[in-house]
Amino acid sequence: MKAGVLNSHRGDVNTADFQGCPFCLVSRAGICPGAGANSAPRTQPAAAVTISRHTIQARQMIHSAREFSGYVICFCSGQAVSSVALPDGRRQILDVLLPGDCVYWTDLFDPMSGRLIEATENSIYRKIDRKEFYGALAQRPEAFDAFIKLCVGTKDQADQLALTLGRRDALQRIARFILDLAMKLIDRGFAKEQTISFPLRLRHIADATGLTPVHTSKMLRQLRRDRVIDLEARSLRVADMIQLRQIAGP
Amino acid sequence: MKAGVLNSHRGDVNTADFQGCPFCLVSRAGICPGAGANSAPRTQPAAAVTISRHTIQARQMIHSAREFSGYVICFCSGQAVSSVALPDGRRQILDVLLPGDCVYWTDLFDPMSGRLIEATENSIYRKIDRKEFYGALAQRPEAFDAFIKLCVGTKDQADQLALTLGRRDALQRIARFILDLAMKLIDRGFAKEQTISFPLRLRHIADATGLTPVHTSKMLRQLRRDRVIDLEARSLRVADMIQLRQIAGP
DNA sequence: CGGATAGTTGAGTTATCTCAAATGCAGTGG
DNA sequence: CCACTGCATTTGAGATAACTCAACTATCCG
Repeated sequence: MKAGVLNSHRGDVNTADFQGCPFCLVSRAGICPGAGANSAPRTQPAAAVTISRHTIQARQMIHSAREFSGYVICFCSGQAVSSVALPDGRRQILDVLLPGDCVYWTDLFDPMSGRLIEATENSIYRKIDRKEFYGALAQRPEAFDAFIKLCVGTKDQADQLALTLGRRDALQRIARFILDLAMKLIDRGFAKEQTISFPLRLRHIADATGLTPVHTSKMLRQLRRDRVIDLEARSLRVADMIQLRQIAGP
Repeated sequence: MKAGVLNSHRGDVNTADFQGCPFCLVSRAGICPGAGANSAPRTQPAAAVTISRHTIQARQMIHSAREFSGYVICFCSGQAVSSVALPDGRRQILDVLLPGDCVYWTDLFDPMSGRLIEATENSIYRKIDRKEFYGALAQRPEAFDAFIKLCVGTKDQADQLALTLGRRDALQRIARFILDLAMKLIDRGFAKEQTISFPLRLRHIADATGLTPVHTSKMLRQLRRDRVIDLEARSLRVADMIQLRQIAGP
C-alpha cells in the first residue's frame, strides 16, 4: 500500500495528482480527500500546477537555487532533517522530514537565512511554486482548512521543542526525540516488525537535542544498557516503549 | 496616534472595525488596508463577526473557558507572555504579547494542553470565533496572504527560539531576549526616550531563556555592570545597543 | 590493506543549578 | 507613621550536569 502511494509520484504530476495524492502537499492534514471536486461552490476547474521533481543523495543539502519567488517542498521518499544554523556551524535541527511532509516556510529559505535541509538518506522531493500553491489553497475550502491545521500543528511542534530544549535534561531530550521519531515513522507505516530505519548520526541527534555528540553517545549508551532501545546497523527498535515514555516524561 | 488607534477599540466592534483597524486580527502583517472591499471578485458583503472584549489584571491568566470551538485572540493593550508548561510547573515562555499581536493557535488552547497566557500588566484583549475568523480570511485574498505571512513569521520566530535554547549560552540568551523585546516595543512606538515598560519578573525572563531566576539575576547584573542596559523600577533602557547586539551574537 | 569517518570511553573543566541566607520593597493593619 | 508580612532580588558556596579534549576502537569504502 505504501509502495503504491509512493509510486503514484513517478512521472509528471498534474492537477489530478495534486488533488488525489495523499503524499502531496499538506496531505497529512487530510487535504486530498478525492472529494474536493464536488464539495464547495467556490471550487473551479483548477489550473495546472507546476511541480518539479528532484532526487538527492544522502548527506547532500537541499538548497534554494536562488529562486526568488520561493516554493513549497513536498518530501516524497527518504529521510532528511531541517535545521537552522549559525555562521560558525552550530545548528539546531527542527524536524525530521519523512515522505508526506511539507515545508511551506520556504520564503525564508535562502542562502542567507541559515536554514538548511540535509538528506540523511537518498531522497526524492518535489517543489511547487509558492504562489501557485497558495492560489490552489484559496480555491479549495477543504485544502485551506487543512493548511490552517498544518500551520497550527507545526507551531505546536515548534513550541514543544522549545519547551524540551529549555526545560528538560539530556536523557529526557534524547528519549523524546527517539519517541517522537519512532511514533511518526510507525504512524505512517514505515515500521517493519517494530524496527525503523535510523540513518541519523550522533551529530544529528546532538543537533536535534542541543547536546554534544559525546554526551549524546553516553545517553544512548544508557538507553541501550537499560534495554529501552536496540540501535545498531542504522536501524532502531523500541524495546520497551513504556519505559521510554516514562523517561521522556510528561 | 497610538492612543487614537487603541481608542478605536472601545465599544462594540463590527465589520467596519474588523476591516479597518490596524490593531485587530493579523494587523501587523498588514491585513487591514481598507482596500479589501474592492479588490477580488470573491469578496462578498461580509457577515458580522463576533468579537468579545475582555480586561485582565496583571499576573492573571487568560484561560480557555472551555469554549469548544476555539477562538483567535487579539491583544489590544498591556503586556502578556504566552507559554507552554509542564504539569510540575516548569514552563517555557514563547513570546511576549504586545498590542497588535494575534494568537491564532488557540485550537490547542484548552486547560489540558499546558498552554498559558499570563498578563504581566493590566491588559485588554479580544476574542474572535475561530471559524468566523477563518471564514473572513478565506473571503479576502489580501487577508489570506497576510495570514500566511504571519504563519511563516511565527514559525521563523519559534525556530530562532529553538536555536537559541539549544545552542547559545546564558548571556547570549538574555541579551537576545532583551534585544528582541526592545526592538519589538520600539518598532510599535512604545518607547519613550529610549525607555520601555518592562514589567517582567526574573522568573519570566528565566522561563523565556530556559535558565533559573538566580542565574538570570547574575547575567542581568553583568549587563548592568557593563553599562549595556539600565533596568530599574520596571523600566528598561538599552544604554549601549551596539554592545548588546555584539553579546547577542549572530 | 589503508585512510577516512563515526562512535566510545575516561579524565578534567566549566557553566549552570541548588540551597540558603541576607537584603530590599510594597502593601497591610494597628 | 510604623512594625509586619510576603514577595522579589541579590549574593555566595557547594553540587552537578554537560562540555572539552584526547586517545582508542569500530566501521565503512576504495
